[in-house]
Amino acid sequence: MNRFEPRPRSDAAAHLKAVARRLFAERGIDGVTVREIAEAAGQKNHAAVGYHFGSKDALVREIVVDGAVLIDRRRNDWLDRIEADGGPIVVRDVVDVLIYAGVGMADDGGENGYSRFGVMLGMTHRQFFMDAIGARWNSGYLRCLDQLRRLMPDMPAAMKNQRFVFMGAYLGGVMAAREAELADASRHHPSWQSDATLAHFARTMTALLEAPGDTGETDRPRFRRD
Amino acid sequence: MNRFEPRPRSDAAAHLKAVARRLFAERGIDGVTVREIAEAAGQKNHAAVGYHFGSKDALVREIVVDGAVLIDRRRNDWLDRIEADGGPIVVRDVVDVLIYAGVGMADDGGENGYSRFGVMLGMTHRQFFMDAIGARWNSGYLRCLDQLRRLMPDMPAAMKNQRFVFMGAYLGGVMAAREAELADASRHHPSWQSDATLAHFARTMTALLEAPGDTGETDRPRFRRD
DNA sequence: CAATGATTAAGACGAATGGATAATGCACTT
DNA sequence: AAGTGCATTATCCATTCGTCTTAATCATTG
Repeated sequence: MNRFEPRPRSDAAAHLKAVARRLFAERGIDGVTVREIAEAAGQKNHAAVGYHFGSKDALVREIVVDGAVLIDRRRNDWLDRIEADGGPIVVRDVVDVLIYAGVGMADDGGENGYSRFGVMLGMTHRQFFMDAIGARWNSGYLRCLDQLRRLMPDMPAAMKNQRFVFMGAYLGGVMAAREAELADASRHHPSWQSDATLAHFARTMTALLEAPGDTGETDRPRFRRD
Repeated sequence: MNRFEPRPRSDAAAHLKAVARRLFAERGIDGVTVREIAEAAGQKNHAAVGYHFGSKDALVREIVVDGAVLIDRRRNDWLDRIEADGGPIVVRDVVDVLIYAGVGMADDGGENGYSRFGVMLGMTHRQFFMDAIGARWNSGYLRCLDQLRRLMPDMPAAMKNQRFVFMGAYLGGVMAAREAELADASRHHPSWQSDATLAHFARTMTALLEAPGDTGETDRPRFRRD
């Protein structure tokens, strides 16, 4: 069986990558220099990034692809298993796939900041991000949307698509916020440490998707802004 | 009646500020140089930012405060009017305040990218962002949360607070995505041009808040990841 | 017109940036 | 022991960064 990804060139390269991902997640791509990355990784000079990855851009691209490949493989494997079991029965089944595929991204089962990194890169360098992900490593997400379409038969297609846009923003926003809280060691974060919080999140995301269409009554604000 | 904000020092300063907000929204604070801002504003003098605002940081702080003051005033005025009218009756009333206070931020009633700018700054320079906003220009948001607490009497307080965290991420994520789409002149965006889309967004956000608490049945994923 | 203050233009500055190169270290093979 | 391949270190480089300084230009007022 083919490996999805070649073994990292060295421990140092893997460490550099992990440190870079964390710093990028905290401050954004343009807020971190290759010198800071090398220093935070324990290197005594900044040539390490150039040596191991070629350039800062190439490092960023590798981090993007690493995470996208992992999430996409998780989603596809998970969907394969569900479909072999008779397919997702309710929206919540698919919501779980969408959410939990991005949980526990680090080797130790914790978080490595990939959602924060991805959301930020998508905001500041959308084209670069899209090029790096391409259509290759988004298939699991698209399969989830197809399953959701099947499970929401009573909603017009245009409304479904609009709701998927909302859902994507919700997913990225909450996952990024969660990672930020978990990474902040300066405070206790009992809520995000609990599995119940992710389940709670999943319930609200399901409610978002299953909310009834326009009833006409509450179509417009009942109070005017000014 | 006191002005909430002093008149901009000059047209050039106001123009610089508007151009800077747009560029910051597109590429993030650290992705834009003061030289680019001056050039994009038609200034041949790359020191214009320093002259009008003192420093890049001071410019960013002014942009943050400008938008925060406007949104906060809108929310407070709106809530004043609603409360004088008997108070918000349903969650949706408050959701409208939260959403529509950030719509039409530009002088011409269009968007100026403030949500995108704010979300990005909050991700990359959280401390700076918090210091700039402070507790002064967040009162309208907090009043909305208090009203929501009142309108959600059957939910435990801890669950409410968690849901408000989710809602905040949703609000910021969707508003930022909306601005990004509207600002992208390369494509047609029929959906975000329509008022119905914001109403749709408001319905889903209401559903998110009003989703039932844990029923026990769907507490855990019915399928395992691996 | 003259004087004054505000704005713009033009240039210089040190510091920091990403990248490149040569020298050094270091385990392993033959 | 010498050689080999790779990783690390120490510099160097051209460019760009934010800021500052000074001179030219503009607008307003008396």
